[in-house]
Amino acid sequence: MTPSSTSYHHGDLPATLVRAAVELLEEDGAADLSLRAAARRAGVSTAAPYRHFADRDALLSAVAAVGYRELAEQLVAAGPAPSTPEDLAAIAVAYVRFALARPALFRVMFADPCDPTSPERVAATTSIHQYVRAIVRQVFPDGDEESLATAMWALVHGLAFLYLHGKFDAEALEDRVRATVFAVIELPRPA
Amino acid sequence: MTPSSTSYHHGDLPATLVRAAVELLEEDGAADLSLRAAARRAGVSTAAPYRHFADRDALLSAVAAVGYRELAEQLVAAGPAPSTPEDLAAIAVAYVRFALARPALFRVMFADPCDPTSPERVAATTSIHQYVRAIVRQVFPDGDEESLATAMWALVHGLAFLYLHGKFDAEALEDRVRATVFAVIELPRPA
DNA sequence: TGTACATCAGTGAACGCGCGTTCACTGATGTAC
DNA sequence: TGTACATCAGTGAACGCGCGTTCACTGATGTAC
Repeated sequence: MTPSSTSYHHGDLPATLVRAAVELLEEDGAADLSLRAAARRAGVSTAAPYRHFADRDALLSAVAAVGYRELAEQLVAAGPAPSTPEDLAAIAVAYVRFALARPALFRVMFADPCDPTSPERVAATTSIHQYVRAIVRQVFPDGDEESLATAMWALVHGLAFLYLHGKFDAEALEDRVRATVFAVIELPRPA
Repeated sequence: MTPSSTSYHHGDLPATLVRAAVELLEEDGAADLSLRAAARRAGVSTAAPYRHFADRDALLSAVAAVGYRELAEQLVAAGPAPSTPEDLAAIAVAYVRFALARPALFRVMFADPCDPTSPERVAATTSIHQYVRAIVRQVFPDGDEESLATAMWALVHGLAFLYLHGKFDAEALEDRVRATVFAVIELPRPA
C-alpha cells in the first residue's frame, strides 16, 4: 500500500475518519459530531465517508468502539492484576478519569440514545461486564459475583456521570472516588 | 386572568411551553428537542418563546427543573419515611424506573453537556444529594454520611444509565436493582 | 511484458430540511387622570 | 366612568447555517489474458 499523501485513493480512510471524529469530540467537547465535520478534518469530500459507513450512526458506532477499547486499556493500565480493594479503587479512579478526560467520547459511548442491539455495543458492554466480574471475583471471592459486578460498574459509572454533570469538583477526584468506593466496602450494619 | 382559549395573549405561555417540551421529549424519545417544536406544540409562533426564554438552553433548563421535581416526587412516593435497607431498595427501584419511563427527560436532566453553574441545576442536584444523605442517615446511622450518600446516588444513577443504554433487560428491573443494592449492603469481607 | 477492462474509492454539486435567532410589527391589557 | 397612552405578549417573515444524504461522474488500481 504505502499510499502517498497526494494519492487519489486515501489508503485507509475508514480509520482516518474515525480518528478525525474522535479528535473532534475531544476538541469541541460537545457531542454534536457530524459526518461532514469528520470528512472535512480527514481532508476528504462530503460524500466520501459513505464509501465506508452506511450512515452517521455507523460512524458513531465505530467511534464508540474505539472508546470502549481505550477505556479498557486505561483500566488495565490502572490495575493489571487487581486483587485488593486498593486495586479496585485505583481502577474506579481510572474509569472516572477517563470520562472526565474525554467527556464527549464518553457520552457517545454511554449517553447517546442508540440501538442497544448493535453487535458492536453489545460486545463492548458485555466485555466490560466480564472484566468487572473478573475483578470482583478476585477481590470478593465470597460475594454474589453477578450482582456485585453490576453494583461496582454502576457505582463507577454513576460517579462518572455525576462528575461529568459538574456535581463534584474534579480537583479532588481521586480522593473522592476512593472514599466512595471504600465507604461501600466498609459499609456498617444498617440501623 | 382566566384567558379564553382564543385570546391573543396566551395567559401562561412559559408553563405551556415547558409542558409541551416535556411531552415532546417523552413522545419522541430522542433528546433532540427544539424551541420551534415546542412552540408549534404550544400553538404559538416561532418567535413567541423568546418573550419568556432567553434561548434554547433556558427552556431546556426549565424542562430539567420540572424533571428534577418529578423525580423527587417519585422517590418520596416510593419511600415516604425510609429507614431500612428495604426502603432504600424501593427508592432505588423508583429512581431507575423514572429513568426508563422518561429516558429523554432523564438525559436532559443528567446527560446533556450543560452549564454546571446554572443555579437551577446546582440547586436541583444539591437537593437530591441532601435527600440521599437524609436517607443514608436513617438507614446507616454509623456510616460516613457524605461518602455513603455519594455512593448510593452514584449506584442508582449508574444503574439508571446502564439500563437506559440497554445493558440490562427492563423486564427484571425491580429484582435486579434490589439484588444490586443488597449485594452492596451485604458485601462480604474482601479476600 | 503489455494491454483491456472491471472494480474500487474518491469528487463536487445539489437536494431538502429544520434549526436558532432577529426584526419590525400589531393586537391586547391595564393604569393614570 | 371614560379615555389616552405606555407596556406587554404575541405575529409572521426572513436571515444564514450546517446538516445527512444522493447522484452522476472520474481517476486509480489490480487482474486476466
